Amino acid sequence: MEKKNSGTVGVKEIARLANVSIGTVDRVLNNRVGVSEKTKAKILKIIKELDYQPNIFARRLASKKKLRFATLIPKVSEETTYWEAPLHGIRQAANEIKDFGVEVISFFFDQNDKSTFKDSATKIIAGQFDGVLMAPMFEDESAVFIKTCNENKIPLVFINSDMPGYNNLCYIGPNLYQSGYLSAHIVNYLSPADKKTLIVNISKEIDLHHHLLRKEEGFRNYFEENGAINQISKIDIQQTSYAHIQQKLSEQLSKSSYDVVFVTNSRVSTVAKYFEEHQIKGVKLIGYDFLEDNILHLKNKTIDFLICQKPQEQGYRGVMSLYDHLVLNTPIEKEQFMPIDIITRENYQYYSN
Amino acid sequence: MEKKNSGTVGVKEIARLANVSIGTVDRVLNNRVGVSEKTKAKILKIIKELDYQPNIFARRLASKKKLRFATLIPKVSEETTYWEAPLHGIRQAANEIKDFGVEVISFFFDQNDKSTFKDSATKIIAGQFDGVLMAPMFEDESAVFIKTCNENKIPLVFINSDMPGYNNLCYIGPNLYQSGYLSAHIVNYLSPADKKTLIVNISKEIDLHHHLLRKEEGFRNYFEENGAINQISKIDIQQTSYAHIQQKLSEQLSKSSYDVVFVTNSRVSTVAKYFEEHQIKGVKLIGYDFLEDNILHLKNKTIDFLICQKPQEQGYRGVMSLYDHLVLNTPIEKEQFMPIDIITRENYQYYSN
DNA sequence: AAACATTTCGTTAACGTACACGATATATGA
DNA sequence: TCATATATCGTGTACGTTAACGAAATGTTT
Repeated sequence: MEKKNSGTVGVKEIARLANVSIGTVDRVLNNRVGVSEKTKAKILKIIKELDYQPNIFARRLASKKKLRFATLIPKVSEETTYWEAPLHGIRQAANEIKDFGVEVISFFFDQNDKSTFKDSATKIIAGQFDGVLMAPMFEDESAVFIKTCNENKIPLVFINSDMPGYNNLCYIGPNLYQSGYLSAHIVNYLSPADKKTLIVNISKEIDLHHHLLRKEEGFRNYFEENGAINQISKIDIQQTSYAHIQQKLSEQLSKSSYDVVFVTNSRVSTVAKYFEEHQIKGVKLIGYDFLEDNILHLKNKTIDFLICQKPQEQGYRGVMSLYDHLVLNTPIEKEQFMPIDIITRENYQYYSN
Repeated sequence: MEKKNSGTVGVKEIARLANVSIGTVDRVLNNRVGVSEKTKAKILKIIKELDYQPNIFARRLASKKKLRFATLIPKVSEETTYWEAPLHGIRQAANEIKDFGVEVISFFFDQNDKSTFKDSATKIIAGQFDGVLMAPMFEDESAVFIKTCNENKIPLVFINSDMPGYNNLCYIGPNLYQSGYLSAHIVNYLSPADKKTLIVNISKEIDLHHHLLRKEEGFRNYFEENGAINQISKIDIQQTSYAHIQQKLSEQLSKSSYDVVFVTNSRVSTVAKYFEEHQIKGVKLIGYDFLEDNILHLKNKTIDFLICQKPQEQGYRGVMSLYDHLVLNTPIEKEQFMPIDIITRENYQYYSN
């Protein structure tokens, strides 16, 4: 009858209904100490009944609480600019939530130097952060770091590559197997019907190599499952210098000629460079990632397709997941697979990372 | 000396520096009447010097001002469920900004009945809204509506299809020409090298037909510009019933056989249905939009590729643009082209509209 | 110059929450 | 029993902005 709450219910209304002061209501809301179990239950009941939603504006205005997130990803190197995009996404998210009292600090490591990973990890532990986003590239080192975070009850999100079996808040990144599978499908559409395909893995660190194998697996399985006739060769290149890649490719291509070359990561631009310098034409080239170098060769028509998985959004959603979890208390999806985008020279200009 | 402002500057600090009260500062901030030009200039100068950013939380807490947006898009019909997605995006945005005091009300019209468009438009004008999002499908009727909005200084955003030459806040949607061009590129990759292609336009209203022609133009121009040999036929179907489409397709396919069929809109599922019922195999089929029916045929392997342009995001970004403009005062990009996404049976499960 | 209208400006109470502080009530110890 | 510690709770102020209200200054009309 006398329900005259003018649209919004607040602590005041709750306090009135529970015959307590707003201070007490505030205590149970922020589950602080100093309130008896009995009244706590009573207030909780009313809160649930009213479906009370705290006013985030009033909360932010009155609160001086601050959260601090750390991010740990590879630094952008001369070898690849891939990690610019996730960093950009991280910064974008950081900018959006800085008014809500959270500060994001970025740490980096060298993909070719595990010790730099450990150094940054140590700094993060010492820094007493409230949440961490990381790219778990080195298995052993990451495992140690994850364990420490778990002990300190620091929520962790993984981006770009997963580490199944560990206790993390969520994973945001590609489904590697499926992206290889898709690549195979595209290859399958390319003429001629009976193709000779070369898979090229270029990666120095053995830990990273691991991910490439998942893509290769998806790639091969497509042809098996679809009974398509196809001859697949493969070459592993464990030195990332152009000279070395050049030599390896020359060796391989002297043995046989191919209709399609599938490079399992963003290093595809190096292969494209080789093709151009050696005047190799008519070979379809497929690779990964929306990088400036790659796009250049896409325009050149040396590269035919690029697969991309929204690296920027990975960074963005990664810190947003921490925010949603820690501030908004919303449930987080454990595995967030990125779309598998196909980039050609007709649609790259509209692509958003 | 007594500068004790802890980090943030607010109206209080501005008022102190300008030797006025916070009330006066508030007046110039919200450019209300009742303040002399002289003091207004003085305050404005200080605001600029301090690079004052109002606290959005305090603002929202104290303000009871409300904004109202109207959206005007086709209703979802039995013919096509395409417009579910934009509506979903609109609702998502509405939900995100409702705490910021903006209410979004959706109006609809029937794509096959211009009078319903006029009815809804009239209601919107009568409703005194602060911003409008619309899909300007009917040229003449839209022009009238746009004119009225302009006179009332109501910002307008267009989604899904543009009306160049009119005064709108922004356009959010596909670049139709380019998406046709991309489709042609995909077709060009499909074996055999010398293909016979059929373009299928299915649309009742002549106004809508217009958009399909842009895609067709892009499609044709690809082959011209790239000097690829290709025989392109075309068929216009102006009745959307299955019986009629079936008849038209049968006529066309009896005259000649084709390697590739390109349907210029989401009606591609109807053609797929025809293919299945008539046991037509080996014809590559390309069409538009991530609709349940289409995906079904994609899985069936009847449809080979779908082009999609993030309809949900169009709705989302549409109302967000109004919000950014009206509330945050941020500059808005006039033309926001959506990415041109390629959907296959390998990546559809990860697609986000 | 009185009376009134208008412009310009200051004061103050909200908005809903956080949190320090102080006030009770209850439990514990001697 | 009294005193002291502890658990429980209420009060008040602050956060930065909005907007209603009214005061003061200025302008206008007789």
